[in-house]
Amino acid sequence: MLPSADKYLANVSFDTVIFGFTGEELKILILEYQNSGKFALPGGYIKRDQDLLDAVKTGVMKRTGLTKIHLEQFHTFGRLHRSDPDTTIGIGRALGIEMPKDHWVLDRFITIGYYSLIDYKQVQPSPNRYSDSINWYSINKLPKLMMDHQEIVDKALEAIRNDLGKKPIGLNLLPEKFTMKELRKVYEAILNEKLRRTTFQRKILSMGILKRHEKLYTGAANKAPYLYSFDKEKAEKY
Amino acid sequence: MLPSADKYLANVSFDTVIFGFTGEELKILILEYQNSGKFALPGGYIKRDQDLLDAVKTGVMKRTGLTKIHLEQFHTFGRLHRSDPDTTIGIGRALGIEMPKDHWVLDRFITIGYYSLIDYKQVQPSPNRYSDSINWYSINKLPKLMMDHQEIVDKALEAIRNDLGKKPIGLNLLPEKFTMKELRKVYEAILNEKLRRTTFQRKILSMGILKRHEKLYTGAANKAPYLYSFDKEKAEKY
DNA sequence: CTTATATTGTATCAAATTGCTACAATAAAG
DNA sequence: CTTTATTGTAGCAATTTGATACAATATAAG
Repeated sequence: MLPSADKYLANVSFDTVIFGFTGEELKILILEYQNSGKFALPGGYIKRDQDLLDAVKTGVMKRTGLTKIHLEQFHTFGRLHRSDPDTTIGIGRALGIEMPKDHWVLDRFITIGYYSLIDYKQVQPSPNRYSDSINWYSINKLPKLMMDHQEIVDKALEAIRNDLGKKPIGLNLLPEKFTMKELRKVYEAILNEKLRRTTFQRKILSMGILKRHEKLYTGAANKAPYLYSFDKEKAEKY
Repeated sequence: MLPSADKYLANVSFDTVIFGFTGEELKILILEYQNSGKFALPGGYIKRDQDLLDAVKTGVMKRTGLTKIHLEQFHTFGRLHRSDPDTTIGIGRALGIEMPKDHWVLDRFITIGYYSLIDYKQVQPSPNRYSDSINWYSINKLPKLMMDHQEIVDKALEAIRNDLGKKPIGLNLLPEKFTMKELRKVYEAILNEKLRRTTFQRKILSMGILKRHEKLYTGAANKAPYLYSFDKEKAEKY
C-alpha cells in the first residue's frame, strides 16, 4: 500500500500547480485527502529509473487524463521544516494506514515545483488512491493548503507572470480556436489587471503569431468576433 | 574522509555558478580535481538539519571567503543519467580514496542550481580538500566540464540575462562605487552585446536607483567620469 | 601656455511604440 | 428599419528609444 523505499529517490519530491482557465478565472487543481480534510497540490515521488520530467509528466497525466502536457519548472523548495511528518501521519491514519516512524515518506523532502497549463474543458480530474476529491479552485479563493503549498502556488503565479511575455502561455490554456477577447481575458487573469482592449489587440496581432479563421456567431446581438489560433512555428520564439 | 550517510540528505545536491566581473569579462569559478584533471562547478550536499539555502551559502562562503553572498536559484536538474558514478569513483581514486560500490555519493543525484554574484576583486578563491585548484574562467573559454555542468552554466547565463532587468545585478558584481562605463560593461558582458552608450546612461539614470559621487581621476587624458553607487532602498524594486 | 586628443555628459530631433479616443461595421432583437 | 452591444481598426497625442551632435573636460604634447 505504501510506496516502497527501494523504488523511489529519497528526500526529493515534486509538486505541480495545474492551471486551467474557465473563460473568466484562473483555476488550479487541488486534492483533498479522505477524512482528514487536508488540501494539497498534486505531487509525487521520483522513481529511481525515471527522469524527473517524466515523473512529473506522468503525475499530471494521471490527474488530468491528458497526454500532451505543457510543463515549466519554476522553483525548488528546500526549507528545513517545510515537510511535516505529522501531517503525513495524519493523512495516513485517516485512511487507515499506520506508518512506521522511520518510514521514508516521513523523512525530510525537498520538493521541485512545476506549473502546467491545460485546456480546462478537456479535463476530467481524477483523484488518486489516497484522496477522495480533486477539484478546481479559483486562485483567489483557495482553501487553506497544507505545509508550504500556498507558498508554492504563490511562486508559480510569479513565474507564470514572468513567462507571459516570453512563452506562448495562451496556447496551452485555450482550446485550438479562440476569440481575441478570450485571449485577453487569459492575460488579464494571469496579470490580475485590466488591459486596454485596442492596445492588446494591436500588440498581439503585430507579433504575427496568430492565424485568423472564420467568425464565431454566438447568437449575441452584436458584431461576431473572429476566431484565431496560434501559428505554432512562429509562436515558438515567444 | 568521505562524507557520512546519516549526516546528509540522499539523492540531492547543489551546484553554484559563481560570477565575477573583471572590468571586461564575465568569469566563473571552476574547480579542478587533483590528478584526475576533471573540471567541475563548486557544489555540495545538504545536511539533514540545514536549510537548502544555508547549505549553498556556506558552500559559496568557503570557496570565496566572502560572508555576504547574493544567491539566486535558477533551475533543478533531474535527468536520469546526469550523475555519473564512474566520474566520482575516478576522482576519488586519483585522490587515493577507494569508494565502496554502494556508497551514497555514487547514487543518483538531482542537483539544484544557484548562481551567485560577487565582487571579483574581493575574492580569494580557495580549493576544497578534494580539489587542487579553483580558478576564474571566462564564460567564453571554459574547459570541458564534467557531467552536465556545462548545461548548468548555460542555464545560469539564461537566468541572469532574464533577471537583468528585474534585479539589481550590477550591485553585486561591482565594488561600492563604479563608473557608468563599468556598469555598462557589466550589462554588455551579461547580454553578450554592445549597448548604446547614451541610451544606456539615460535609461539607467531615469530609474533613479543611482547616487552620484565625486569624479574619478584615472590619469587618462580625457574628461573624468563620475562615480556612482546604488541607492539600495530604491534598487530593491528593480 | 596653447593645442591636440580621447572620453564623458547631455541636448536634440527622428523613429518607433504605446495610450487613448473615435468611429464604422456588424449580428441579432425589438 | 431602428436600436444595442461588441468588434476591428484608424488616427493622433504622449512617451520611449535610436542616432547624432556637441560642449565640457583631464591630461599629454608641443
